[in-house]
Amino acid sequence: MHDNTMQELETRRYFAAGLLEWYDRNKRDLPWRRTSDPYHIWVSEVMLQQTRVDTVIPYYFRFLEKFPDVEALAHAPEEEVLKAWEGLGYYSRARNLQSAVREVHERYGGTVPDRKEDFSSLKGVGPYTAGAVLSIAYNVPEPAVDGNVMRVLSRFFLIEDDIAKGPTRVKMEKLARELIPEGEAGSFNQALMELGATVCTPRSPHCLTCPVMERCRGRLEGRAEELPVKTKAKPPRIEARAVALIEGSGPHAGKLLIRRRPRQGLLANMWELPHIEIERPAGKAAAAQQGAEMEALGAGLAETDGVTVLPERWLMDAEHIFSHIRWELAVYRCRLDPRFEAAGLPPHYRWLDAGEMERYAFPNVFLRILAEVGIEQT
DNA sequence: AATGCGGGGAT
DNA sequence: ATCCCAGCATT
Repeated sequence: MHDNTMQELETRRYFAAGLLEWYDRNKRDLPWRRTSDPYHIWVSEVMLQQTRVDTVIPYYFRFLEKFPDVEALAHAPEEEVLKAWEGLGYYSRARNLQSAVREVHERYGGTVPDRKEDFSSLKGVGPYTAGAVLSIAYNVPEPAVDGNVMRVLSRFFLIEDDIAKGPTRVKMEKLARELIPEGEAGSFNQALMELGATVCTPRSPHCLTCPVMERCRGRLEGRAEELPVKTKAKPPRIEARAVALIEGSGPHAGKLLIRRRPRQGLLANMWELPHIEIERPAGKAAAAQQGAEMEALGAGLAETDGVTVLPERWLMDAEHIFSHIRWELAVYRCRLDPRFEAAGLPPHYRWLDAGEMERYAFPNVFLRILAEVGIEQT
């Protein structure tokens, strides 16, 4: 595999040249391919971590409209950045990006550094993002190995190492680095990813339209579809939760009670409807279960937040699947205890007016629930 | 090396 | 229902 015989070197040149020529003719017209601004390219690469192109495109435009340059993002309130990221997921990406951009603003005078040691040291910039931004923005000959690239390389060179393992990525990076044609780092890295995204797909790869099919060992040996080898992740754990939809009265009529999540951990700093984790035994009658859950919800919110509510009736169920947790939510309409209302709310609680949705960033699952009860952002 | 961290589209 | 996506940070 790593013997640099003349045959192997020739195959590598064939691979790189074939990919470059194909990319030049077939590349998609993507927004971040119409700019040479390193900051814009950087934003696109962070958004594209674990996220599909079609999902990213609208976020990319909105984000850069709000924060068009390093200066703008560096000076923005974190809440606005989080709101601009709302729905994209992995919210630490947004926080890390802003932190990194602030460092670029202060330490590098607003110019995205073009040296690997400098750029890689920034928050949220790992091996992939460093290689992608440096090669695409500055044509620095660094590899950019993501899931697409590992799939393409594992098939073409018939590499059977488990791509879920750390050392495999290092091995792929070494190979990818050696494949980069002189002066073509940006185009070559994008060509590799583009092939993985559009031709060398996880299932049913389109081998017959592949520019390098003639020497693809995976295809020639009939094993393209079984590559790459990857250990499968364990299923998410289930968490049952009871959610309180609390409508205000008097001065708070028409508003809903929301709370902010802790600054660390899952969905950090985002807003949500108050809820608690509950036991949900299987096989219990729905009515009895709902009664038990309403009682637990009242007691739970009193205990955890000191907020006293009176659950009245079941409203809807909702489900949300993270990569590691599966939330099964039951939403209950509640009244706030009038004696409590006079006492005042805990500091992380707010009354939400339907007209000020733009001030609070919610995880998608709560946006869906709010839409269901008639509160949507315009 | 293993785990935490969102959300959605393709099959 | 399953896979996996232009991954990174923390432990």
